[in-house]
Amino acid sequence: MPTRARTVTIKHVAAEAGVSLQTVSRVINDGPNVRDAVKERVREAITRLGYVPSIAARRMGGSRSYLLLALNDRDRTIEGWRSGDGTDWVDQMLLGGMLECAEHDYRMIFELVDTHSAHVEREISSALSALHPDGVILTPPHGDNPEITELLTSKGIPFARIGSTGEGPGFAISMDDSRAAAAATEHLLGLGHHRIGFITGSEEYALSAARLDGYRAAVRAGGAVERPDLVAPGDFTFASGLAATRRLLALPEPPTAILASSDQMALAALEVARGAGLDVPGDLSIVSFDDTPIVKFSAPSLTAIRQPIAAMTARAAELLIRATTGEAVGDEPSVLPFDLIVRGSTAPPRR
Amino acid sequence: MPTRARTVTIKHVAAEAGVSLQTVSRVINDGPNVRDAVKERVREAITRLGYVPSIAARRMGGSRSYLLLALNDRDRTIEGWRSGDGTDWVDQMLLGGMLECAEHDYRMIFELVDTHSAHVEREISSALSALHPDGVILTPPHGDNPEITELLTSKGIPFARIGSTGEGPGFAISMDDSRAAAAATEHLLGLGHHRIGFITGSEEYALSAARLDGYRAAVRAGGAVERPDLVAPGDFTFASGLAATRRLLALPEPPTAILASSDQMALAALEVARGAGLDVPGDLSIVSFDDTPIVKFSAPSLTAIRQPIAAMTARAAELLIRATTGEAVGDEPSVLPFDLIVRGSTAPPRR
DNA sequence: CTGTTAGCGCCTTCAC
DNA sequence: GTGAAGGCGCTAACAG
Repeated sequence: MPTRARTVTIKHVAAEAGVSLQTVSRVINDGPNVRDAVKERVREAITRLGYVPSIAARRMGGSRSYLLLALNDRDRTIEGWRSGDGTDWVDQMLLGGMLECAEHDYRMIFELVDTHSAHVEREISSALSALHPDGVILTPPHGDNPEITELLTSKGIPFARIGSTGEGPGFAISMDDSRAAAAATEHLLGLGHHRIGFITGSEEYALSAARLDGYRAAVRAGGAVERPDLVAPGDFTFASGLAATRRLLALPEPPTAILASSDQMALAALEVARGAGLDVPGDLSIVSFDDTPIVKFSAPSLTAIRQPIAAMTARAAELLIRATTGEAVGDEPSVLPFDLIVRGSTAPPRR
Repeated sequence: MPTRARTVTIKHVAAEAGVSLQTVSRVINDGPNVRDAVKERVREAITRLGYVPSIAARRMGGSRSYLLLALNDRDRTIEGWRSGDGTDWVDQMLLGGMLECAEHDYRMIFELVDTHSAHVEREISSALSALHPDGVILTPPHGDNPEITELLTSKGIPFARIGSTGEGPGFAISMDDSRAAAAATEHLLGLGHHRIGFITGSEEYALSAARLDGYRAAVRAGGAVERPDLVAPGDFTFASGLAATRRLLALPEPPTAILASSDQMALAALEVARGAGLDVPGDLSIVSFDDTPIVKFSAPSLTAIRQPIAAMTARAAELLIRATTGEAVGDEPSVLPFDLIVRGSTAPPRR
């Protein structure tokens, strides 16, 4: 009968290195007060035995949990997955978050929470009680939900708000949505457009207002037409994009370019334009506010603002881990750079 | 000064319900030997206090960890995320796996592992030691890597192999790749094609062989042309798809239809065809073997086999959880249904 | 610098 | 049916 493959614990390492259990603990936690020689001996024992501390036991010991919890909006996320519309928000989050966590020997656990639900608080409390994460990453619109931020604050759990710029507690991490919208608008102005339509995002997202502001500022600065009816309300969805675009194109003097606050709405604009017999970009230029995979594959492919989702999530993870480690971390908002990717959907207006 | 928001533990619940700590444990674990009245009382206390057991403490107590570990291929996954080519494998996995886990009060932790690396074993051992998951979900090609399956087996950790059909240990969960390839081929035969090209997947994946078999069987059964040069090697990548397609189209008697083992290769086939001045589907029909978002947005959109990734992952999670619970679970391979989605890239051949 | 002593929150085993 | 010990692997606090 083969030897039972028992788990290697700190005790085994201690015995192997001929030191106390506590010394081993000090070594793996980079604690002070261990002679280099001993440290070395312990390290060798660790390698030899292939010892890896149990995350659960570590937590129990009263230290960190080495876990970060990332919270996304349930409905929107599941809807995105179900529809298979190619949004890669989650992938980019994982890319940035997981890799950063891995660097620090942390794990990121991804979870879905319904912002609107009456029991947001209960849902999140449960997750916190069960997991005891060292930090929480909030993505839009959670970062702007006071129920959530207050809960976290009261529990004393560090958190980061992605896509959220408000002052408040927690690390605010965003790209400059206002500047991005302005940059997109300037791109259109530079091409010679004067009537530029704008489709807003859901009001629930703070960044929607920021984008609108940026658009307005650029329009004004560029001396283009400022008219309220050039701004049509949307909520990021394809359907809302259809409605908004129809509305814009039905104006007596319709815009020659449209800036949409999401990829789905931009795609919708493209569809409406096509249905109306308009050539894109000849008759109508379109700019998308997400550079998700699909906008590269539409015909024409869309000029788009690219959000640094991976970078924002990585930053969030980094800040949270540093905060937990006790490192001094400034709480100035992090504003990460965006990209304007010019593709085939924008060109000078015909008239 | 506000009351310090201490964590609610099983002790508090016990006190609140006026029972022993142990009785509470019995209730939350559906243990036997608790009077309904008491059980009720405890449940109420739990609700009132908002108690949720700590996953870490549970593990330490010697029971389950309520964690499932999902292992993906590192390079391929990161490459997919970086390129933003719209593959939604990971999303579909999360959709199926996380939701199923949530049902059972489990968590799925997603991790990347390099199959080729010399230290696969070490990497995985570390993750296991740190997390102590109750089960592991292996995605291609990990499920076919004996180093990994043997390690898991020797450690006695239940695991599921997605996209893997081999006998071996662990739950085999797959779609019928062979049947799917046959179905796609039959679809083309039905349209009147006689020379059907096939681009294989990487040999490292067991399913690549299965697909080839299905194609061959259907070609033979359909009385179509069986020729070795109608089969071109690929490795799932766009680049390999370009090469394979050029090779097929350069044949003296080129195929009138191509079945590609991945979306990227199908897209590559489309590009080569276009570059060669061929009309798709007029001159060349193309079928993709992944129904990722982008193949819906190509022009024309691609007819494709849709893998039930979410369903497979959900099944994996379910089986693993049941196995841990001690429920009897058969170990017959699970074969889940696929779909053939007919779109604009397939039509009868012109000649 | 290093070892010893208490727990962390829960579950298992054994009494009652 | 229920409760009382004991310990899981680790770390914090305190000795030496």
